[in-house]
Amino acid sequence: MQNYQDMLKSSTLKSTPQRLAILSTINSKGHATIEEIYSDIKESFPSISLATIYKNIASLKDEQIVSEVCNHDKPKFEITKEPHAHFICKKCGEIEDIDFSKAITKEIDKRYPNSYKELYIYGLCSKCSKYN
Amino acid sequence: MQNYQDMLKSSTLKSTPQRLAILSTINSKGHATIEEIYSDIKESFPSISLATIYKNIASLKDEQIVSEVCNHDKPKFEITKEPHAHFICKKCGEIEDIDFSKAITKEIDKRYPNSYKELYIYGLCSKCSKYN
DNA sequence: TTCTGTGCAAATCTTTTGCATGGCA
DNA sequence: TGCCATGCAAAAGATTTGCACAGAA
Repeated sequence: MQNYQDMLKSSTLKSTPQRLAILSTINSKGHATIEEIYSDIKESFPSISLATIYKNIASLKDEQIVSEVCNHDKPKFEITKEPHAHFICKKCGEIEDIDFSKAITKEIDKRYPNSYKELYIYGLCSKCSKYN
Repeated sequence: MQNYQDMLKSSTLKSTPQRLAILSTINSKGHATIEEIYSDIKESFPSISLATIYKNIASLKDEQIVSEVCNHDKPKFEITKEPHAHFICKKCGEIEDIDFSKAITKEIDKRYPNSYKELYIYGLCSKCSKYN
């Protein structure tokens, strides 16, 4: 895996401290909302503007460097990786990446070739199910 | 299948002309955004307010009479039915209901019992793929 | 110098809330 | 009468836009 600087350079986007900060925040959280990214970066980078986050998330999505995860709530963003499924906790909203099983992937590809798939599984995460 | 009036009566919600109109609009479109529901109903019901649509969609969701379909864009709503997957056209945004295969359902239930699943498949719908 | 990216402020859109009114049990 | 639902208007929140400035190629 290349580093973020290289990923940006091989896209149409320039590498800037703000963009690197956005990517590293998303990476360290796994999945983050705009607001989370903003407040996280603001600590080490007080002058950053919310508009910069919005603009950059839009361009990073265009370049497919980050992807949006749809969770019926605030959209969250992740670094684009191999297609995978998401387990979303319906209590706390935490998102975990899980693997598509081969069976599922094959099944879908057979019926819908050339399609992009997203699978969401909603349940209680291990933390939340402890208190239930 | 019972009619909407009965569905409402067996919930905590009263049956009102506005609610019936919302349900029948969603039903006839299959999947509709707030804006689509609003402008559709406004024709036959000019005095209806957007706030009424928002409030009712929220309560109808609480009662699980309608469900939200996550499509990375404007949320769309459908009448709640058996769990099923969605095919979303990445060009025009149209949503089609498709069946979960038994294989997929079983596979997921084995690994994630008591979970609710959503499967989205993104591709080009038949209309859009004609012009591609 | 030129171009892209940034940050601020304003503008726009979307959604929610408060409140007075209306209608039904 | 007592509720709940509606519609309006205002408020709040989220996102986008315009513009001037800064920094890197």
